Amino acid sequence: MAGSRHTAQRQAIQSVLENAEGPLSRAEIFRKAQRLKAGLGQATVYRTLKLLEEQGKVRSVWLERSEVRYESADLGHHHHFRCRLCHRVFDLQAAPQACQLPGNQLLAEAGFLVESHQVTLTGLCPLCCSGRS
Amino acid sequence: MAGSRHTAQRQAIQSVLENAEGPLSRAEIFRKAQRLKAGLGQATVYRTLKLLEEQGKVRSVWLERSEVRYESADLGHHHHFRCRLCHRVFDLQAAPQACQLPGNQLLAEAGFLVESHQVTLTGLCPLCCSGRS
DNA sequence: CTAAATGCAAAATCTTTGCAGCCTC
DNA sequence: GAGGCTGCAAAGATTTTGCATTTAG
Repeated sequence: MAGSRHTAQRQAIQSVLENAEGPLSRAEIFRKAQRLKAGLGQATVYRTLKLLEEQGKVRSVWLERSEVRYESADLGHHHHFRCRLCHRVFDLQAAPQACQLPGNQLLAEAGFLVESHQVTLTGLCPLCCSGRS
Repeated sequence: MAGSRHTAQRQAIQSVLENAEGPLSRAEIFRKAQRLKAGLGQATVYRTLKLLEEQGKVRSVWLERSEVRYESADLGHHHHFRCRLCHRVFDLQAAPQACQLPGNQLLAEAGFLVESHQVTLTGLCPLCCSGRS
């Protein structure tokens, strides 16, 4: 990783991710970051997200059909809840020791080395659950 | 669901999914289904997968950056393990009662209705784990 | 027969890349 | 200054769509 310069564009994108309520799509990141840095180009968003992901500063998660979302790696481990109706995505704070997923023991015996995991719940959020249309 | 005719193309695609070892990418489905039905077109695969998913006969899962994979819904609930090196995807059979994910109780109290969930483990499969480079 | 389903190819999207100028370090 | 970064626009991929034709029911 020869150089990694500090530019206004990267600053804007990182800032957007750090202040997000949940993982954001590329389009959302582009829109929000453009408000922080006028003239920001799409290509820069693609390039920067790829870079940040390689540097481990950003994680990508896959919550719905062909849509990648990104989140700051600073957030620590957590799971996601996605509302089937309004499509909003919520971060769920999980107690670290709560992540003893079933089967880990068996997997280890079978020779698998589990390094990380991703859990996504789907259903209805409080708003959609009560105020149903 | 007005009509849903039984055609050789759909039969081929469903057959491929039912006999899969793990979730398949669109390209894999296309390739395999073409062997069962010569002349099958890409567009038909797109249209059929979308239809089957809406009918609940097929599920889609998101295991890596911008790649959707599909699996037959007949397989029942299970989780996935994806190898970081060889990228193979394994189905993990989970005991139903083992899927009491932590936090469900809290979520219910907060007004969330959890309908389904997806768990993906990542790491090294037995082969990549032993024969490490 | 009738209308759903298909294949083809064009259209619409989405993502990556080449390049000249700009801006950190 | 030198080389990484950026925006732009062109090039590449990927996915969807229009339409004439085929085919299940």
